[in-house]
Amino acid sequence: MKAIVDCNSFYCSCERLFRPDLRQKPVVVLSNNDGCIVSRSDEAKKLGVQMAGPYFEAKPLIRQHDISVFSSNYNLYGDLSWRVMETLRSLSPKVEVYSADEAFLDLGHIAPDDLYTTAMHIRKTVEQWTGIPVSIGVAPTKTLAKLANYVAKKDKNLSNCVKVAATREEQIALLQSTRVGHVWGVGWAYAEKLVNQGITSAWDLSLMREEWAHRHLGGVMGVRLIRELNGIEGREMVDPLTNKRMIATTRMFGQPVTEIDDIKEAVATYTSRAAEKLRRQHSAAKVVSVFIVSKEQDYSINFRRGPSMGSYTTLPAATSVTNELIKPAVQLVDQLYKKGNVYKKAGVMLSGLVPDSSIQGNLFEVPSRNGNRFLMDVIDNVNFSMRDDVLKFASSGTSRDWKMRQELRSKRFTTRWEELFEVS
DNA sequence: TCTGGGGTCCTAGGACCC
DNA sequence: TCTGGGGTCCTAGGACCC
Repeated sequence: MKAIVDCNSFYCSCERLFRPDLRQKPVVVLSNNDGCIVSRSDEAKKLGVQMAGPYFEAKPLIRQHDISVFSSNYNLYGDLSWRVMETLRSLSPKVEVYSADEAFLDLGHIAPDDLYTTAMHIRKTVEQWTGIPVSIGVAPTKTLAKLANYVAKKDKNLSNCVKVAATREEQIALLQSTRVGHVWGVGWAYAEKLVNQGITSAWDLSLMREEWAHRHLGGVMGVRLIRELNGIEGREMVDPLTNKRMIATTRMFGQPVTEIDDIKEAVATYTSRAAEKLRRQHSAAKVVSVFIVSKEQDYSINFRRGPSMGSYTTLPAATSVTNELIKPAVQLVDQLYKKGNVYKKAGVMLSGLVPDSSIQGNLFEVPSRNGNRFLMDVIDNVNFSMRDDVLKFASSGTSRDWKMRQELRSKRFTTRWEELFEVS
């Protein structure tokens, strides 16, 4: 059996933790740059605030109902996420952290009759130790567990935020009561296709043949999906030590940018950030990609899609040293930038990742490498202990016209001394 | 005019997730 | 006026190899 533990309205719950006056009140949290709404409390959902909708569109509704609004505070959410995951690790031998607010647990060692009490115990412990409310779905496969969790969340009073679907009868009831679009792995495009063919419930989908799924739902992924719905495992637990295969840092600018130097500063800064993530997982990158998005590019159709102005460089040898990555990244900006264009976004991606212990030596390389790695360690240590970019490369600049807007951010209560929560 | 079989690697792009 | 950021996996098709 697998469990999915999912924090309820995670970012909103984090904000409320330090604002008890906002319990039972409508709260929303905005994306970077205060662009759109990425988390809503139940109260805000009931008032009709749409997920991922633009902030400016929701503003009238927000004012009308006096909904509390926060810019995203990733220092706070990151720290609380870590606390939740540590709690789960103390409660279960096998935990796979799936995202900041979700984790899969292997409950294979729990007797079927004890699943519900175990899940309730986990839910209560997490809430008591961290202050974050969670919902839990339990079933033989990850996809069914997600489905159970979806149902548990829909009516929290009825379910106590826990839903166990251990028997086939329970699973069938679950499948029959859920629309196909809510199945994990069925997105917007597939849902439309399926409904057009008369496949409207998760149950309908589970009855489809594997050959059919292979043809219509993305090959082997579709086959796995059907199997998972029928209780046959197609997605196993992922080893928590698995490294990422790609690392990206991308941002909208706080305001449109026209000068190439500003873009280079932004790209250098993003590269530093990406390189830190790279070193944290002890990897080195062989490929550096950069993209810039101009203001004119139409976001209305494909606005979450990749950029159209991108290019990449393959390095002679994989590296995790920031300045060795910044240099090619900034050169790519020279290639991509067109004078006269107004830009609104840029991004850096590192791929071709290898373990940094296995970096191939280069015969012609200057022997400064060890010194560089040492320098990187020092920078990472200082920046981490200060929880800020105290040390950075000059190419990252100091002006930062392009820096993002965060006008409504709460304090970093748990990671900064000077912002600690005060009780008077 | 005739024109194999089998394989690998790479990239672009589509779909999905939170 | 104002629409996030960071990932995953898979497939098709081209280049290239023997």
